[in-house]
Amino acid sequence: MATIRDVAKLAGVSVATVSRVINKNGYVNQGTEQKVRKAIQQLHFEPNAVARGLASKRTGTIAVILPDITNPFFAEMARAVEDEARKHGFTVILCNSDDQGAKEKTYIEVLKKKYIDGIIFASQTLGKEDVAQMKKHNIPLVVLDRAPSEEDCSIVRSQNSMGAQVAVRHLLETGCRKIAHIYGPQEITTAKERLLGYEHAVKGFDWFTPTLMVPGNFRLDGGMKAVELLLEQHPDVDGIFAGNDLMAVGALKALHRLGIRVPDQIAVCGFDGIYLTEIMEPELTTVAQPIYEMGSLAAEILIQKINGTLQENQVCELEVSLIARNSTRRERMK
Amino acid sequence: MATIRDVAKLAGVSVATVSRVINKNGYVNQGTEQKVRKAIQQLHFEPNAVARGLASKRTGTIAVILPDITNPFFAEMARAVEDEARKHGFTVILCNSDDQGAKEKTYIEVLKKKYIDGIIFASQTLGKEDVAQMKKHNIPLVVLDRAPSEEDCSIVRSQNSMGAQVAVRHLLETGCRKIAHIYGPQEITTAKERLLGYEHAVKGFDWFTPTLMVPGNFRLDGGMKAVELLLEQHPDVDGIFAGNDLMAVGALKALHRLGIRVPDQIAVCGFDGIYLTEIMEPELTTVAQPIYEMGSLAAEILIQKINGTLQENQVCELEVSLIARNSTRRERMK
DNA sequence: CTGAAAGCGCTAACAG
DNA sequence: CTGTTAGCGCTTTCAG
Repeated sequence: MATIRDVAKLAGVSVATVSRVINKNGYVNQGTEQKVRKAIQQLHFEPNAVARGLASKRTGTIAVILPDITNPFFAEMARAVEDEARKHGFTVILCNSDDQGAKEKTYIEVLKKKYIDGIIFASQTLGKEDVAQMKKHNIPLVVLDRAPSEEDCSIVRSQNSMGAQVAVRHLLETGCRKIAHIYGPQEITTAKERLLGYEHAVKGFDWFTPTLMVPGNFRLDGGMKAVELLLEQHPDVDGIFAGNDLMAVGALKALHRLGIRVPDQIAVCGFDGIYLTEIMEPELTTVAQPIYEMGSLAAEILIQKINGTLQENQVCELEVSLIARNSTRRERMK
Repeated sequence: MATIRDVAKLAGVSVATVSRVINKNGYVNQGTEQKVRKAIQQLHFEPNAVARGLASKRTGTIAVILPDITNPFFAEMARAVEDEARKHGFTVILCNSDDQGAKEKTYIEVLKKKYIDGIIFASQTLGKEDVAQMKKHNIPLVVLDRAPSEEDCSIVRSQNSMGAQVAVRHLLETGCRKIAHIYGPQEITTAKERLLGYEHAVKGFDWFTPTLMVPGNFRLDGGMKAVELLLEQHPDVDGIFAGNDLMAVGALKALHRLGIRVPDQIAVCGFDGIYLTEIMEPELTTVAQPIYEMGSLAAEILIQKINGTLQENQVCELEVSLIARNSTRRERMK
């Protein structure tokens, strides 16, 4: 555990000089630099990150706060964030919030104490106060996937309302004449936007009635329960657009248990594009977001902000794309 | 950003005293403690974790190194680790290694520099040198899921060989008379143990032949390819035991594409007990490990080691349990 | 281009 | 029970 002092001594220079060469800042004579590098090698010197953090207030660590890493959507995002972070020499702290404001706040407290360099927030919308506080403490923030566009921070999101409309249109095209929607928790922006998109797309049809919109929870079981509820009220539904893939998978499962054939009797379309959709039988049609790209873009923006390469807040809305698969491929279409 | 000095001044005591009350160590007079607490409140003082880390060499941070958070098995483990860590006031750094030794080593370097308090290793078996090095640097280590039992560190694992035998026996009981095995990468201990367990269970049968053991990669696509390969050589196979659930899912998928009915024509059994097995159609029989428990146990042991509550290395082998589902429920059994 | 020196904010002997 | 005082190992002015 050699220290910078040992290196300085061995190289016959001051610690300041050593610091300059390891940080590549300030002018250092070529010769001196060589001496220093040699000393570093000889002593197997590795700068101590904690000491560095204390002195510079930068720790090379970012945090990603998400609802639950067990959710494949967030796992993929987290993976992207970590990959991008590593590329830039940053390390990632994982925080599962379960969408509980309390946990989120606790984390933010802890992270501040740890001199975290920045935060990627993919959990429930954080309040304006939080954003303001982060800003005051001068800790960069980028919000991922779930954020109203008015917040004062960088945002990476995708076209939710539009995607929902695309989904509905697709279901109509495959021949559906009564399409229901399973929506996610309305505190979550994306869920709300998708619901709005659905409403917008269907409100002109005479078959539309508000009870075609049934609540879910963005989880598998929510999708299952929603289907049961839905079919009680509307046994004649022939298309379901779920607010996310997890619920679509749940719906598929429930339909299967009820002995209802997909897509013949009911077509199903999800939203997100997680890999699960490809695994299911039938494979699930979905409105795919570029999940990995969203994660790495968020990390990239964050790191640029940290490095000061980027000043203004970015608001990126990425494109979604419909991936048509067997869960909406009707007999008649073949 | 009040510092401990500000608090000391306001409370009219020394920084040492303040340090004592925030760390709850050493004796402090009740009255003084009250004064200090009051000062802390007034100033909204929050001890700086980095400074603390530098002075004490403990950062309240642990790392979990795993192959890929995108793999549901590891996501669940990571979740468990994080939950347990948070309970104890620790924070978790996420490291995806892709089972590449190089990445693992790089991480270990970085983590050392950051004064990480301990590491949970769920990635490819790390070499004895690594373990020794960790030990030298006095950084606690617990190896999760994938480790030979001879290493000099704490280990949390489950009964792989036994589980494999249970799987084979189960397949036999459901009426299979020619059972194949798709095994995982042999560098990975668990894969090897399961293969051995399979061999042990089947070697007495006259139908057994080595080509019934086909290689996979512990991933979905590996399971799919393995099935194709297998059926070319052994069209009469009527049972498949996959080395993990992901490959079992892949196998299911491939069989479905080939128009082979599961379980009627071929029964399939996986290993791990990830939630995916419940989602599939048919639901997948699997030898379940207590994944979450493994993660939290590992974290618990690690934290005890960090806190000095625990000295000796623990080697925990947890029980597996067969969960029989429709992928092995044969016609004849109904 | 280089060095001296003052911290960063806290912990932990050691003395009292 | 409490205060003094060294550091922890590095960064960063400020002179030179």
